Amino acid sequence: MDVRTLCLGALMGGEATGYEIRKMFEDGAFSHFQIASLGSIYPALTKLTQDGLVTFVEQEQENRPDKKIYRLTSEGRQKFIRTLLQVRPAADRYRSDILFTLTFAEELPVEMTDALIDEFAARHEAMTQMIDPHNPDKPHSAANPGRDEDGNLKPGCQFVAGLGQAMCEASLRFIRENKQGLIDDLKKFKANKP
Amino acid sequence: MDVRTLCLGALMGGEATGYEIRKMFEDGAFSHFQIASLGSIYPALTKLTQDGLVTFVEQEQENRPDKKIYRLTSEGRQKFIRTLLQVRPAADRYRSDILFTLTFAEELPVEMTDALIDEFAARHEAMTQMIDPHNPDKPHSAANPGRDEDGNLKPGCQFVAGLGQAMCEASLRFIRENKQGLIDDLKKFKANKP
DNA sequence: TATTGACTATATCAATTCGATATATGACAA
DNA sequence: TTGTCATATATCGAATTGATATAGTCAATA
Repeated sequence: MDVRTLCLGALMGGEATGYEIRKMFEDGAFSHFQIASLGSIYPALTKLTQDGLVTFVEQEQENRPDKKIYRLTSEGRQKFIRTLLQVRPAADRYRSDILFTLTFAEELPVEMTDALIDEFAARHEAMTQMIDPHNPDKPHSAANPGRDEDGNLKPGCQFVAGLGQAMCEASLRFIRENKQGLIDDLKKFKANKP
Repeated sequence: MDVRTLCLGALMGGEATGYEIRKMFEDGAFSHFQIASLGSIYPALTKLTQDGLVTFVEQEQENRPDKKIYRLTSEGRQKFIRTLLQVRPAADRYRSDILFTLTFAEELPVEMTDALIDEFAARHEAMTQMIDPHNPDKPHSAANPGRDEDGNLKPGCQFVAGLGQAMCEASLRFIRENKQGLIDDLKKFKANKP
């Protein structure tokens, strides 16, 4: 799924700027299962505008650069839905430098392994907070769409959020239950092989 | 973490061809938390050879193209460990077209949502099989390193495999417990909004 | 029996995407 | 005062993907 399609999806929740779309993938609604950087979002929006799938209005701001507020056209909306129906979704891919590094724990100081696991846990802790739709910290902003007129989370979004939380919680639980065992094993390993 | 570093890591488990390295990321030991394609692996190995971090011997094969069997040099090994110690691991990133699509479940036929969830489950089911170090199906090949001389899985690898399995199992459990609820919600939603 | 697809194996390349940087301004903290 | 963070758009080199080419074996299937 290319960035153009992701941008169309981001605009399904209403109008947004390029900067806000990036936030959806960085901090917001889509952040735990999709990625897109500014360097790909801006060119994608330009292309989508040329193709008539989105339009924008320029809004002046006091002492700030102008905003371009993008909105789906009806063709854009149709195109997006058609893409979802037609395109075979690519395989999921998870990428973790921390887990890759931990694979070589025997070669590293035990303190580093300890710190890496703590960092992994901290990041996943933060992610559960971010995913949680009931989190009051989370501003009801353009970066968090997926709600209907009454402010209720749509069923699809709720399911995906729940799934994300379940996975985060499982990894945190696994760490609670297995971290110390690994550290002990590594210490034994290092004692045997100086 | 760039592909060159990933290739060095892949060769920490012993010698391998470019094709076998790809398998480690596609099917094998690293497949559930790192990605690298052939189009990046071959150039990376060429560069690493130029820099003296790996060497290779060419092996003729009957009725097949020659193999290039790569092996870490001692500089390569040192460089890899030093990189692990120095480089700040990038943030984890998970990318799932299926979950992105499910976010828009209201716009899709209920049967499609149903099928997407089943596909997600099937893929994660397959992944738990693949991760499982005790899986007897898994050939004890170059694509599955991470074992010591006695064939025991190294503690770091075991921890990472366990974590991967815990996450897969959690997502499968969530689907078992919540799929029907989502389908029912969607049917209600569609009945109200024709 | 022919052909289709899958597996082993290396290699290249266009298209896509990332990550860093530039520009501009305000706010807030050290 | 200096630094850094947030808003906002934009560009660009470098890295990476994904498709394709080449070439032979093997198994299944129509």
